[in-house]
Amino acid sequence: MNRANTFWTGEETPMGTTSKALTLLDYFTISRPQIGLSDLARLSGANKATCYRLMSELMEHGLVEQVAGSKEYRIGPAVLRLAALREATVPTREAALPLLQALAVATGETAHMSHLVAGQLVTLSYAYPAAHGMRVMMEDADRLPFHSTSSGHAVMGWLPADTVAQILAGPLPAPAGLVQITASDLADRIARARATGWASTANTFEADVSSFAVPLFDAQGQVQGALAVAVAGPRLTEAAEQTIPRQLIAAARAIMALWGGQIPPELSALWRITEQPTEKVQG
Amino acid sequence: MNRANTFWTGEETPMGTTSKALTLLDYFTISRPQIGLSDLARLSGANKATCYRLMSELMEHGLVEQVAGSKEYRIGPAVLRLAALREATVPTREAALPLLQALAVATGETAHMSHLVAGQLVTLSYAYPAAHGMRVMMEDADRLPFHSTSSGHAVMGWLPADTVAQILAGPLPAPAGLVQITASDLADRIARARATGWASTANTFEADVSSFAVPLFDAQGQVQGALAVAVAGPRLTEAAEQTIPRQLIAAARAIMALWGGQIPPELSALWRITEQPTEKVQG
DNA sequence: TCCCGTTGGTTTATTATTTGAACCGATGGT
DNA sequence: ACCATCGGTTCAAATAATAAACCAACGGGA
Repeated sequence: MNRANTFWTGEETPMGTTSKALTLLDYFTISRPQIGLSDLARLSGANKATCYRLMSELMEHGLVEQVAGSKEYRIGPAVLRLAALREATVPTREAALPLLQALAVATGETAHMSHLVAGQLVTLSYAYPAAHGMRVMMEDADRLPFHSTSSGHAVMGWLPADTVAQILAGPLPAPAGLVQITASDLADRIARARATGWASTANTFEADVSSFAVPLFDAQGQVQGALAVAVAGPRLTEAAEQTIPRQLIAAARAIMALWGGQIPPELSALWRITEQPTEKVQG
Repeated sequence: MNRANTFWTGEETPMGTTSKALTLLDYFTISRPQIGLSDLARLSGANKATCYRLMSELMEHGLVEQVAGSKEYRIGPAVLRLAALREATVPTREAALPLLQALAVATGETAHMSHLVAGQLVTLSYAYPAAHGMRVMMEDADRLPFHSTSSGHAVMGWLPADTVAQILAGPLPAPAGLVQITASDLADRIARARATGWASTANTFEADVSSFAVPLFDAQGQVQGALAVAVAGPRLTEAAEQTIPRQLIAAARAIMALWGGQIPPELSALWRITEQPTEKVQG
C-alpha cells in the first residue's frame, strides 16, 4: 500500500481534486501574473500531467486562459462575471469605496480595506488622499501577511483563538531590513489590538511606513477584514497618532452600517471610549 | 460494467471533477444569486452528497460562501481577488469603460460590451447616456443568448463554423411576445453580420428595443466579444439607423487599439467602406 | 401535538477517475 | 549538432469520487 498523496501540501488529510485545481490559482499574484505549465508544476509540487489536466479544466470554464504566444497561463475572463455577480449580491467593495476615499482625504494618507478570504488577508480596495504628492502605494489583489501588518493584528485580535493559532503556526517570514517581529511580540500585539480596539505598526511591512488598522465585521459579528491607514514615515506626527485611530473607527462604523455589520459589544464599548469628539467621516 | 456518468450533462465525454464543481457556479445568476443545497442538486442533476462535497471545496477557497441564516450558498469573496488580478493583468474592462461611456453619450443610447467566456456571451460593462430619462437597462454579469441579440449575431459572424454549429445545436428558446427567430432566419442574420461588419435586431430580446452590434477581437484576431448599442424603440429614427453602426465601428476601433486587438483584414475592409466621414468617438 | 415533507449534512461499499513516470516532438540557446 | 527545456500525451496502478440510504432538525398544516 502506498502513502497517501502528501506530496501536495504535506498535510495528511487528502485533498479533493477540486481543491487542488483551485490551489493552482493561488500561485498567480500581482507580481507573477503569468505562469507556464512546467513552472506551475514546480511551484505547486504537482505532477506536470496533473497540472496540465487541472489547468485545462479551469481553462474550459474561463477561470484561466493561455496567452497566445508563450502558452503561459493567466487568470481568465470568467472571474469578471463572478466578481460582478458577487458585487451584485454582496456589494462590499463598491459600497465602501466612497467612505474609503473620504477616509483617505480626512487623514491625508493612503487608506485601504482588506478582506479575509480563505484564511488570507487580501487588499481589495484602496484610496489615495490626492492625485499627487508622496504617498504609500497599494496594489489590489495583494495578500497581506498577518504577522507584520496592523491589519493582520487587528483582524487576529478578533479571530477565534484556534484560527489564530493556525495562522501563527505558519512561518514568520523575515522581512529584510525591517523591524523583525518575534512570536511573543506578536502575541502581545494581538492582545493589545483586542484590548484597545485598534492596531498599529511601524516599519514592519514596508520601510518608513507606519500603519493603523481596525477590524471590520459582517452581519454575524464575524471578523471580515480590516480598514487601515498607511502613513508615510516623515508625516507621522504625534497629532496624527492621536487622530487617525479615531478617524478609522468612525469610518469603520460607517462602512459596517452599510453592510449591516455587527460590532461585538466588547469592541463597541472600547470604540465608544476612544472615539472622543471628532467630526464624523462623511461619505 | 456501468455506463459512464452521463447523468450530468448527457454528454458521453466524461467530465472532470473540477469541471463539475465549476459547473455548479454557473447556476448562480443575477436573478438567482443564492441557492440552497437541495435546490442546487436538483438544478444540476448531481447527487446531493456530491454537490455538498463540491460546494464545500469551493467554499474552502472562498469561491462560494454560505449565508449565515439560511445556509444557502452564494458567490464568495475570493472572486474579487481574482477579478482584481485579472484586471491588473489584462485591463479589458477598465480600459474600455471611458470609450463605452463616450459611445453612450454620442449615440444617446445605452452602450454595452459583452465578452465571450467559456462559450457564453456575458455582459461585463455598460454605460448610459445620461443620469435620467428613458433608456434600455442593463445588468452586469448577465448572459446574453446568441440567437436573439445583435451581439450574438455579430460574434457568431466571426466565430469558427464548427463553434457556431455547436451553439446553434442548442435549443432556440422561445421568448414570449417577441419576434421569433427561426433557424434559417438566424443563419441568414449571421451571414449578414459577417457580410456587412455589423448586426442589428429589433424586438428579439426585449420588447421595444432595437440593438446594433459589432464584434471585438483580441490580439490574435480571435473574436472576444461584442460592442453594442441598445436603442429604446420610440427613438429609433432612420438617422439613428444610419449613424449608430458608424459610431459603433469607430468605438470598436478605439477599444481594440487599447487592447492591441487585431481586426481581421476582411472586416477591416468592410469597416473602411462603411465608416464614412463621421466624427471619431473620443475617449 | 402529531404528522409529514423538507432542509443541510453524513455514511458506505462500489466504481470510475486521478495520478505519475516515461515518453514525444518542437523550440531555442550554445 | 547538441542539450535542456518547453507544452503536451500515454497507460497501468492507485486513488478519490460517487450514489443511495440514512440522520437529526426544522416548519408548517391539521
